[in-house]
Amino acid sequence: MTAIVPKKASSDVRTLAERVFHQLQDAIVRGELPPGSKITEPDLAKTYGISRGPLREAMRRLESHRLIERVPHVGARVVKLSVKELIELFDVREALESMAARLAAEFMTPEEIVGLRQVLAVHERQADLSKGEAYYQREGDLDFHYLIVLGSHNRMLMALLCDDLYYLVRLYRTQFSASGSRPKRAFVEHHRIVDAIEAGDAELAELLMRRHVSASRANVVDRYSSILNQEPGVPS
Amino acid sequence: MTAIVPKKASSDVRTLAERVFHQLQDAIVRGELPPGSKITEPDLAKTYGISRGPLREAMRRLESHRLIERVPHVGARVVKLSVKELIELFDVREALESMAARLAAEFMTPEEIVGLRQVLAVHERQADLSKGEAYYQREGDLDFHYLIVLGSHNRMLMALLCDDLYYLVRLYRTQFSASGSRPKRAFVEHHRIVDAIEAGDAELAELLMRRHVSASRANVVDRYSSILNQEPGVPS
DNA sequence: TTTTCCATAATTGTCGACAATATCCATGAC
DNA sequence: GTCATGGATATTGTCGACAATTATGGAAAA
Repeated sequence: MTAIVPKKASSDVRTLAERVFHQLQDAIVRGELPPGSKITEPDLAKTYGISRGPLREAMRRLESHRLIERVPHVGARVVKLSVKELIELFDVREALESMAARLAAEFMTPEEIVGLRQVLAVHERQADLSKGEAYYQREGDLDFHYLIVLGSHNRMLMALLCDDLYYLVRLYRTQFSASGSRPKRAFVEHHRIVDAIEAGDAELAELLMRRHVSASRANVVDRYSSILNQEPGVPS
Repeated sequence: MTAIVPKKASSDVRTLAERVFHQLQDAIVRGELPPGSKITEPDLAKTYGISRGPLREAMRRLESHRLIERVPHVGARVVKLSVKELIELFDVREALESMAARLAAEFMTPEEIVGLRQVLAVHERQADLSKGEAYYQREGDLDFHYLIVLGSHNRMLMALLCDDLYYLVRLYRTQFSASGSRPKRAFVEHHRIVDAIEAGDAELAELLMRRHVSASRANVVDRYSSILNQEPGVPS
């Protein structure tokens, strides 16, 4: 785990339910719990050494974060992203992140912008060092987007993007084993976005971020368009 | 409750936790549980005649929908929107709803567009009949936005807007006792948006929706800007 | 052989009790 | 009079057991 952006340490969790929530969240995003696999409460409770009470609370949270899907009286399974849902995710990201970039251009402090530049530097250095080692690249990519969202100073945006959508993005990357693609273009785009933010040009920052996410989306689309018609909607 | 758009009937709930969740959701949005009031589990459990187990699950869901705020080992209280959070809410709405309008212009079916026109007609008739009776007006306003989100055919957008943000909007209207303002302008804007959607002009629909939400936001800002500096952020 | 039905088993939903933590109030020191 | 300290009280967190619902497997009928 690249720790450029401080992820919430698992030590400051005050309750069992919270701890097990983060553990399960990690396990799902890292692919240890395979997508589509069934989650049975007694099993997990034994695995983590807790009772079903806190476990159920953790599962409720996972459900509201869209990492598992539950059916009353039936059970829960790890979410399995379809290409259609993937496109939906990118559309929502495009809307929210372009807004974040706009607000970041307005409200980001000089110190925060310095932090952004540092992330970009690390990002680039890693790209030079380990060509093809796409994992860190991708994590670095998320760090970049993460910092911009923080720079928006909008807590609701932070919650939506950092707590929910970015975990889905990570999950997508493991499920589709999507190693970093189009890295060079992304580098350039990242720099341009920071330039706009530093110049306080909100409209430009918004536009560039929008294009940036849209390009990723297009990249995904023509990569998986062949398997777009795999699973139908829920039968009536 | 104006039932133009079918709200999920409270009958098809399969579990106690789910039913009590919807009951509490309603109670909070309608202002029966005052903002900032403490929620104690034993009290509520007695009130609704259930045990603390399902009640806690309902509260977890309320928390993830941002209707209550919980602190471990301390308790939960009904969310109390500050003006700052209100502005945040409008910024997020602007981002998501403009995207919804864009997608609606692309994917909305003719039948769905007919439904939109009908809502506008009802909307206008009510405005003629009961001038000043702003409540129905406002509900009609939400119905309008609701249908456009459905027309986006993006389930993630639907979940975010219809299940989360729109309840916060309702809550804001009761908390700030915000009766309908600038109704005439809103009418015109609504019609223009539907025109753009019907014409399949995605860019225009997006732009108009963006302006529409932004205008509401501006309206709110200069209405409550005087009390903007009321509560500080969380103390370290 | 295939289908239907029922009994069994497993899983989820709910409950009440106990343990851990925080809040509150009275008491005492400065 | 004000502030710190300690114990009593209340609330939250956790647990194990029971009830309700669903999935499973085999037996009987077509």
